[in-house]
Amino acid sequence: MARTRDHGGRGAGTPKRADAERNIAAIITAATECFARDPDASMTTIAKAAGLGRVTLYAHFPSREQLLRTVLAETIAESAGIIEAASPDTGPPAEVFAQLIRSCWPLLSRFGSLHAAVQRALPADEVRRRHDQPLAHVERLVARGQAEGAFRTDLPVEWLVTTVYTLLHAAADEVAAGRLAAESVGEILEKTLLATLRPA
Amino acid sequence: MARTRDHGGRGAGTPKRADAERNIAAIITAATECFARDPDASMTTIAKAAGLGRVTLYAHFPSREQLLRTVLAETIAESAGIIEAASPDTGPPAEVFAQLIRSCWPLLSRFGSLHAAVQRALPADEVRRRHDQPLAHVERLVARGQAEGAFRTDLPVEWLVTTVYTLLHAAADEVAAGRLAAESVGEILEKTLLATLRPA
DNA sequence: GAGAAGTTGAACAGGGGTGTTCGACTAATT
DNA sequence: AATTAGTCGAACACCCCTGTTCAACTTCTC
Repeated sequence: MARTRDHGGRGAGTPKRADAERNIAAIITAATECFARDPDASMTTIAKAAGLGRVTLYAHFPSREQLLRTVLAETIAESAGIIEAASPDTGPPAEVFAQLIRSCWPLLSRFGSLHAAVQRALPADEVRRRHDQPLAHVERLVARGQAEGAFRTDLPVEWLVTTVYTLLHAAADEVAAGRLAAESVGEILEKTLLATLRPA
Repeated sequence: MARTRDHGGRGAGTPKRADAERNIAAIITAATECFARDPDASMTTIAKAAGLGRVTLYAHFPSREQLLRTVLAETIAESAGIIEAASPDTGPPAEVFAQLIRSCWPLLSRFGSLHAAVQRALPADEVRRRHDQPLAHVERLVARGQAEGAFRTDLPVEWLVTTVYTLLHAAADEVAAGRLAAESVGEILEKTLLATLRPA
């Protein structure tokens, strides 16, 4: 049922009507906000937030799960863009990495409880797999850092990437919970992760 | 398991019958296993696993949520015991910490998807709050390390504790997902966390 | 052994979300 | 203007799980 295509221009499969296209965008926006606010947001809530009927929702997304997947894909793509832009293949790895963290964590924190929503409705391994694309950039940077002697090599790259991924999300959660001031997170994350990556 | 009294704790008022006490224990055991296997385990499944009727389950636990809370409390208490035993108030902080990690992560990994179950059914802030007790021991150790100059002081203790908590769970997840070999985790966690704690 | 405490299956009430269908309506495309 | 795609509300059929009640039955306890 690959009927719903596509938001972002590409994929000119079946030409959609302008209002449909507009509504799909509205749904994704509304859903993102709803999930960010409440991990258990229902289709009814989302439809209302988008200013549409629930039926229209189902006309575009066959299930809540699919909608959630789309939202996740959208936000991950956004992150991936930022990460890619901030991780060139040249320059001192540590500094590049620091910049990378600082530029991408605000995005994460803006998504609020979306991550929780995803964790609740989707199997853990799928969630992780969907992060592969942006994490690949991180992995490349880390690997380069290792090769250049800037990062430690006594830990597997995959684990270091997992550490980055995990702590980034953890920091966002801490901010959401009010246990961490938003303006201090950049520095804290940078220090923490660079310490993890630095050679012993 | 210090499960002599009723789990309400409210007075020893009405002593429970032996078989009831036995069944409660069976329920908690079964529930722990079920949740470790499937984060969405239903009451029916758990009852069957405990070899009891579903009604009996509700006779002892008013709701699935309460049962989950009890299971969580039980496992956290177990962890807390291990952590406490492994974090004396004397000795080189780094070494004590290393030992602490090595002794408590296997437990975490044994709980499998219980953590996921908890995250799905309970609000995030409650989950975190319920970890306060064991984390307090970690916090004390970290604080001592800072005071003795063994650990870095340019990051808040709370964040360092969060880092420990988060990476411990992350490592368990990685093992469960088959992305990390169980036997290597101890070393990896130790290296990672000590690097995070070490002064710059 | 008697009576209380506990267990059991079946059966029900119920909710709350999900996903679907309908016919009527409205807006876009040509 | 005609055609077509899209929208809407309401109502439906769930469907699975939750939580409850019942009357019989079993096991403990004294």
